[in-house]
Amino acid sequence: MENEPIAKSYEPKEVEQKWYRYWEENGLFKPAAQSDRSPYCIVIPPPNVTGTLHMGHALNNTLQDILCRYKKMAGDNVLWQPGTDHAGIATQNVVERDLAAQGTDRHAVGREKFIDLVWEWRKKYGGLIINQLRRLGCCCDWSRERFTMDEGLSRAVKEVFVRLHEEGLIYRGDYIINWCPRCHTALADLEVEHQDQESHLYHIRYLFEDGSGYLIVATTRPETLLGDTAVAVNPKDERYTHLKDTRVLLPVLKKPIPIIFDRYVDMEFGTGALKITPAHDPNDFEIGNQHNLERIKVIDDDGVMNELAGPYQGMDRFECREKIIKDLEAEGLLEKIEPYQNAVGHCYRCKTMIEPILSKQWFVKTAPLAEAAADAVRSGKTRIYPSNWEAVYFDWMDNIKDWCISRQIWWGHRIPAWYCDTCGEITVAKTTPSQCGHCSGHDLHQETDVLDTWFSSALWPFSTLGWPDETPELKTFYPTSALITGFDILFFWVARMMMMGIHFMGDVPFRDVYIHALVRDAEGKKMSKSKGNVIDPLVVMDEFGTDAFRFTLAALAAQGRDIKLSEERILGYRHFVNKIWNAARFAFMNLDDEELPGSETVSSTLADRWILTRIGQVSGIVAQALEDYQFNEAAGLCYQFVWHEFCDWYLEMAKQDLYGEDQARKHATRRTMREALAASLKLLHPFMPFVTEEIWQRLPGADGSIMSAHFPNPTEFPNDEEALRNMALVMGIITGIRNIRGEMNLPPSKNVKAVIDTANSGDAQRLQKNQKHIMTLAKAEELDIGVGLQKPEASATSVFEESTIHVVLKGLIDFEEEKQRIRKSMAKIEKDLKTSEKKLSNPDFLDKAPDHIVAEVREKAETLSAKRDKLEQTLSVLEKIDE
RNA sequence: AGGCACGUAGCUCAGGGGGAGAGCACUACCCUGACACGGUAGGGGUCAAGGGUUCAAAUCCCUUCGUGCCUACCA
Repeated sequence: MENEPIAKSYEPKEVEQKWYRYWEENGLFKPAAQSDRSPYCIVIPPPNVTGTLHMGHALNNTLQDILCRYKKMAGDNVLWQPGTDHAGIATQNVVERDLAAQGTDRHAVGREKFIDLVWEWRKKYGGLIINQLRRLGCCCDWSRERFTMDEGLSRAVKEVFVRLHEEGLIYRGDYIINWCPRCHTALADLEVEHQDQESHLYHIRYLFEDGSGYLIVATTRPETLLGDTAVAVNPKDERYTHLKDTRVLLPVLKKPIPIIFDRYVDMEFGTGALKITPAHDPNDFEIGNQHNLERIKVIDDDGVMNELAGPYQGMDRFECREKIIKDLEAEGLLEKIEPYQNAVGHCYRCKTMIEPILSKQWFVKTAPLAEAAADAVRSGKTRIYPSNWEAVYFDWMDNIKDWCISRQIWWGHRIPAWYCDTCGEITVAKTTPSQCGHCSGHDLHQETDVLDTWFSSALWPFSTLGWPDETPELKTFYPTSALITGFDILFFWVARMMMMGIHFMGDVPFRDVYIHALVRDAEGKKMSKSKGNVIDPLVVMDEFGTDAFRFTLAALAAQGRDIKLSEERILGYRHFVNKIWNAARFAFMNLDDEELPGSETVSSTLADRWILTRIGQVSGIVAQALEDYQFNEAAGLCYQFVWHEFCDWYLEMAKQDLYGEDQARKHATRRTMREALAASLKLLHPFMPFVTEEIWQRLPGADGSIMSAHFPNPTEFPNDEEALRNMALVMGIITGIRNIRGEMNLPPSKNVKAVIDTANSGDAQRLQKNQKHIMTLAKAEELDIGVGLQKPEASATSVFEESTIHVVLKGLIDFEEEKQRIRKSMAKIEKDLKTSEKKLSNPDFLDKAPDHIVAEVREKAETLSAKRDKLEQTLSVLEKIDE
């Protein structure tokens, strides 16, 4: 053999870097500019620039890479569009932390300088996650990498903002929003995480103004009473009807406030009396509007009580709560305190408790956009897989509320709106206006707020392709083919892309949405830094190799179920990578460069015809599974085929021909082996890009990268039903002999003599043709095959279909043990036979079950009873010997 | 409070109306000239419980129990 021997086990480290560079340098990740192949496009869910690769990314991007590589091999013109998003709050937080460490803050630095610092930071660290995606093997077209703060994407943002504003779908106004006192910004409803917590329900007495007594109000937030402007009761509540037109005195501040009647109040809850704080509670805000109540803000942007909080001014909101309870108690106004459990909102970025605060913000009117987005899924223009997520999507779309898009931070797209100091009106424009659009005044200043990061992410599927310009990419690849993402951003991102895509492009942003599972630890817990149960994908790749890691993720990615990842599992698939490596190693030891496919025609062996037929079948199923996003099915089938069919059976049989003297057959076997190996590599390539490329490049006659090879297609392989049947027979006989060997504890070193008594001469011939294979694989030194052969003395018996297998065990056999073995086997058969016979004796079954089922059961019963009879005969022979 | 999943071998999970499956772990025998990260064979399950539909239920329906997750402004 000319080939240098390759290493005994696969070493991923050098290999991975080498081939990634090769692919990138050879432009294999780029789509063709002009192509008549069908376009296939995935836009990456842009990771945060602040991020580092975690398990969620690893799974998400592995699945995308599998699809892109598969589609590329299947002949599509593939674009995987990569990039990152600017993660407004998160990134600002990171840079602010740096400043704090230097003893300064962004206000001291100033807005412009601060933004420069953020850009600097992003230049330095922003590429981290991108390189980690490379490490994972992702075939993104990096020449097209985008960033949501890029000039082009910023232009798209402005265009969208201005147009939505013109259409009346963006407005500005005073509403209760979620305020994070630590991040100092408004948040969208979605960005608030509700956590159940143990708290208290305080029952507080509000004295009647006329001194005639009091009414009790229950609240979880006593500190907000300072901003109360009414107490509301249900108009149907008879306990309170007499209180019409009376007023109560606000505790502490002793300010009179009205009692109002509103159906919103639940009579069953607490005392049926609800304090109304329009400036600090969304429901109270609504009620306040209906009753024209004053809105009194008592908490400032830092979560500290302000000047309207009277004696509590300057106290933190939690401190104030303690103090006010003490004061109420001292005044005899505290009726009681009950333990109570409620859900309180926290900032999704910093986990600080959210303060609902009245504030002037910018909003997107979502209802009209949402309707179209929901319809697109209802009509099947976009399909969501697995489909049970559709209900979740509809539920959200149907109950959507307006989206607060302004953020009081500096890092982000500054809202393109200018205020006129002369007339106070707002001018919205794509470029800085020279004069006010209303009074033509020149004293304009721009809005200081920036837009929510998700506002720019919502445009991702078309902004990355060049919109608002009409680029060729946009024309070719929009709508994109598939979006692969986790359910955690179904609302944040997917829903908003749907709304914006349909509105601005007139078509959905993607045909398919595939929602994958969450990666959890081996106990099924969510991985989190604070729990300390994170598995770092980079460490895993170092330890087990990227291919093993990717294959594990794919094999575990069953639809609708979370992935519990453990290192043992990954180790198992590393063994698989090694198995492939060694199969290739074996092949290379038996191949040389001169043998190119199709160079000669020789009648092929059963094993050859069988393996090629199986490849055809398997590749069809794998392709279909990938089309259906059944990653686990595809991976599982590849695993079982390569290991248990190609390696366990084909290569073992091939050895006899490769080591034999028949040159023609040797040659034919080499050719088939090469072809089967090449096809296996191609099947595996989407899952395991590195090891397959490494082997491919050493494969005699392989041309170029495996990335450009075409995925095996069933039509290119024989569909030889006869080979499948015959192979099943040969395998069954071999397994039967091995079975006896195993159960009788015969070491492989002991050769045996076997007799196969077949039911017909056809089977006998088929087996005789493969006699050498059977002898070698079953370790039999003598093998008689024929019809009506007698059971030899001192032999063990088993039955495969219509053939009876006797293994001569002269001097080795323990009759008692053999009888046990046969009885056990018969018991199993009896059990199966009983269920079959029961069915067949049921007239309803014969009457109502489909014909092919009845025929199947009948045939099975016959086979089973024949099998039982043969074993029974054997048993009686053994029992005679015993006597 | 609503909604959605899920309870199948010791573990992790496929399957989804017609004979209970895989991987890992386990047991026995083997370093056979690709691979001990390997080979061959084997043990192991009332498919959570109860009821219903059906000729036929692990699979469809209902109830119960258990476990997750998501949504929500009941103070």
